[in-house]
Amino acid sequence: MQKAFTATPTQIACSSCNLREFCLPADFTEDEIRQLETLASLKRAYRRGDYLYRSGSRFESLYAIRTGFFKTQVLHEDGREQVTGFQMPGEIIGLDAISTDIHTCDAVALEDSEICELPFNRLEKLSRQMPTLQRHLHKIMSREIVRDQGIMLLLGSMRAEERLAAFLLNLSQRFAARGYSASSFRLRMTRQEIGSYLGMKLETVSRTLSYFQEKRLIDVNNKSIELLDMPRLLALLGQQPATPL
Amino acid sequence: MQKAFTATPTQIACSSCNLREFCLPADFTEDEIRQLETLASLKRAYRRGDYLYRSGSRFESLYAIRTGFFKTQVLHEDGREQVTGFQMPGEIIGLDAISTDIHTCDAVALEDSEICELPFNRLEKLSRQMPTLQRHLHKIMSREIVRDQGIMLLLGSMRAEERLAAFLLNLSQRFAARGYSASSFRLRMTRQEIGSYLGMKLETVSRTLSYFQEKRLIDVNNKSIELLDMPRLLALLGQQPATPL
DNA sequence: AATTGGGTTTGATATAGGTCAATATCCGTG
DNA sequence: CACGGATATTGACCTATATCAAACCCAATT
Repeated sequence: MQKAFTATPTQIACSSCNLREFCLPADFTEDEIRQLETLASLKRAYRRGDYLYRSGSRFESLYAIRTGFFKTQVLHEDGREQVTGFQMPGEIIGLDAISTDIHTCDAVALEDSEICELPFNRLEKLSRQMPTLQRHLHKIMSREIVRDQGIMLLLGSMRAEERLAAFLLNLSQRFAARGYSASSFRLRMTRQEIGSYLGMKLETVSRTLSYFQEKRLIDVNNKSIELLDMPRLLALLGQQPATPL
Repeated sequence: MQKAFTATPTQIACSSCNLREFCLPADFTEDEIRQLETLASLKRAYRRGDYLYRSGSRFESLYAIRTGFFKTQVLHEDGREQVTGFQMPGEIIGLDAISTDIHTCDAVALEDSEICELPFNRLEKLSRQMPTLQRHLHKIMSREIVRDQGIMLLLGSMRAEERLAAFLLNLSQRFAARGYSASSFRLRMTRQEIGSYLGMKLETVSRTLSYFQEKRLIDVNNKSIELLDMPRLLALLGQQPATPL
């Protein structure tokens, strides 16, 4: 269970959030970046376990993750919580809420993290004058749709082994996209959280990881993972289209 | 298996697509609607089994469904096909492709249908001058995200019975929103397609429907369904939040 | 260094749902 | 109207994963 309160994050006046480096494609001009950075006025620090936002709270902003790791989750009324995603640096979080103005899930820091707040109404306004931004916003949203549908496919038609292989390869790819090692990384989440995300029990996650290890596909030691044989991991999925999970 | 070709749809000059009635919230002015209808210049008719678009094809437009029923599906390389959604009149289809410019799934008519084509780049352009439209577009996309995440929750944590109950109630709700009966409707899809969507085998769908019938929760006769006891169906889900599937 | 508690691994057993197979029913077509 | 292929139902059996339980590991704290 997570802490029951949301800490007030440290707010830091943010002269430059360095958005280009983290979240923007190359086709923005310097001037456009500058305008965006004026808008993205807040940089905030969160501690492990802090809530970035909560289900039911009013939607105000999107958040660009600068450092750290988050998970999003929904709480079912019976108390079970289900993870709907993991977010890493360079990714945008908060898209769930635009249609309703109310967040539909919690976002929780899995480790100490820094984010950059992007007030959505200002983003909307700016994007009217800036087609590049408009396009980018649409892409981000559509990408989230594709990601979610990728998980639907995963959950709907794959077995535990395949799901976990897909998950590891997806993490690998996202780490690589951020300049980290593709083959060796630390899991920030528990077996429980992985299982919740992939629709299986933590024991099954653990067993399957052990099985992968035994088969020399990966080397796993608690939270640290090394992918030893990506081709065979990929083969496990039957060459699924590489959907971004 | 579906037909292997995409029929050329009948194109009809469309003076009024009657968008308000089908897809727009009340806060559009008459003038705004007029502008939108100019843009939505094409009305097209599709026959059962026709493809509206295909995975891999270039993304050009969103489509507002006027009449009929569609499914979206992805084909896995091994030939299996998995349904990712069902779309009914008044709903928008084609959102999967904005981020990539390439469709990520097929859209197939489950019965003879009419759609209204909305060229996306014109939509983007218009939405820069029309904040109402911009907002609406964002809402539509975000709603799709919420829908997909609803299915993730379904697939990740619910059993066959619960999934099917959720599915039936969701259809019911969407029919009701369109002015049709909430308690009595025709399924346009096969057991196979339902199963594919809900991540279970057609036999399980059939068995579960029979079980619901036996328990007097529904009356089912092939494709026609009557919901006899919505409260108990709802109870089956343990009062899940009513996510739009 | 010892203690403690959350996280993880591993084993034994139970079960939901998958698989295979046999009818049965529906619907379009000649 | 009869035929044939697609769709649906039902049954018997099997397997992947859930469940329950015990031990183990490790990191933080005293």
